[in-house]
Amino acid sequence: MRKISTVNIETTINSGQVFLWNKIGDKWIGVDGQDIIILNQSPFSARSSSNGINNFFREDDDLKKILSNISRDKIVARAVKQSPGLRLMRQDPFQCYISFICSSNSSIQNIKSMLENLCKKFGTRQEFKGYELPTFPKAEILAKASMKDLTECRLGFRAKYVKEASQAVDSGKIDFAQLKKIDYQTAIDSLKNILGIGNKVADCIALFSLDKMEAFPIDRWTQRILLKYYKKFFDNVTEKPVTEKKYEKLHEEIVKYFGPYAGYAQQFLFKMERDLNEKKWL
DNA sequence: TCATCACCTGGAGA
DNA sequence: ATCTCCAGGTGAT
Repeated sequence: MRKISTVNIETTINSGQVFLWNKIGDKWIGVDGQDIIILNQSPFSARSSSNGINNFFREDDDLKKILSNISRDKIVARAVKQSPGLRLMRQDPFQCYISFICSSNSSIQNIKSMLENLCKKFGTRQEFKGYELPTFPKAEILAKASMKDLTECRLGFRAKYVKEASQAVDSGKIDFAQLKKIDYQTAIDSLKNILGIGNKVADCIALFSLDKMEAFPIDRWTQRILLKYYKKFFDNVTEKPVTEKKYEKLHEEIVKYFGPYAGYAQQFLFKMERDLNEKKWL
């Protein structure tokens, strides 16, 4: 029986889940939907402008059980041991959805810049404990945004995706509350009907905002990890780009191997490999 | 079902 | 200076 470490804020923010966070002094200030959140490591505190910060770090998960469940080999065990304070975050679904639509074929700094631009142009300025910043735009606002305004946010070819995706939410075609209730595969299929959302982006949205812990986003880094440590375990992993069908087959193998909390395993593995390559996030 | 290719943009390296 | 390549993929042939 192992003692579970407390949340490590910096580790968690720098693990590839979120973009709109900045360290100011010894605090982390971030945007989550219509909330501004202030995080302090020591003494630990998490305050939200709307007092709606419930289980932002998934405190309701049985972490002890999950960590023991995913530690099926030395690789994951090492990854967990290396970043015991790493947590999955429960993000605002709409922000998460737009964030990862923007992430396609882009770089961290670029993605962050796009999202900041969206907040500045379409968000609502809010003040909280002496910090003032714009929150994330609401779906109805982005749904009505002009292509000119969206393009000015430097979204590039993603401008159209963001608009259509926002319209889908505004019209109710995409209903996050509903997606949270239904099973993983049905939620993924629904998300993939949206232009700009493929398997990887759908998995990110599902894992980081829809409580789908069997989601296991496979990006370039994950692919490298699988190739490096798990080549023998999975038939469908190659160095070639992951096509849609390959992705689905690979995901099946992955869930069979890592189990229902595969998403947690992905997060620890991802963090381990990023650190190994000295890649920073925010 | 699979292989190619283009794609906005910004930064890094040749 | 200019070019090429790449970055947490996806969509269209």
